[in-house]
Amino acid sequence: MQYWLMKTEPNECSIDDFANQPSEVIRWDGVRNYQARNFIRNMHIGDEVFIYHSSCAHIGIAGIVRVTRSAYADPSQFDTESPYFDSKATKEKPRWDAVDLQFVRKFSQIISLDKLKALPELADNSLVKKGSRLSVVPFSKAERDAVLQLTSRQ
DNA sequence: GCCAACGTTGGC
DNA sequence: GCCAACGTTGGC
Repeated sequence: MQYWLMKTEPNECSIDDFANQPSEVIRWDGVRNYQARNFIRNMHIGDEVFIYHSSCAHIGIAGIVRVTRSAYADPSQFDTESPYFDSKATKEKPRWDAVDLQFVRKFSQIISLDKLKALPELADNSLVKKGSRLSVVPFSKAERDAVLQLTSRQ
């Protein structure tokens, strides 16, 4: 079991999009950063993923989803209509990968970025490192557990 | 392979 | 909307 965090702008895709259709899977596509893509390729079915809301009123971790399908070629890279279209990607040599995710849990309150920054266990996590723009962040079990501790107190 | 220019991210 | 930090692009 591995643990991750994925960033999203909630007006694009939020924890509610998962919570409103808990039996459905949602394709997580559009990641266009090589380091983030490489993390996606390391995801396995069953891995837990924190959903992080960025660039919005309430920044922080909103809930948990899990991986239901491991990495496969992101179809949007071939779609000329998509904002994620990549003219350099071919079916033979795809550049970008997607995973499928399914709802697990929505936190009763967002765990704010301030609270995450205050967690000593997260001091080395790239989420809270200044200037980090990684949209897919690996979490150790200790880091994940420290976050969950906050939810039990809220 | 360098690096300036440019585009994007994301908190504030 | 601002802007710092970072990643990517492309000329040389």
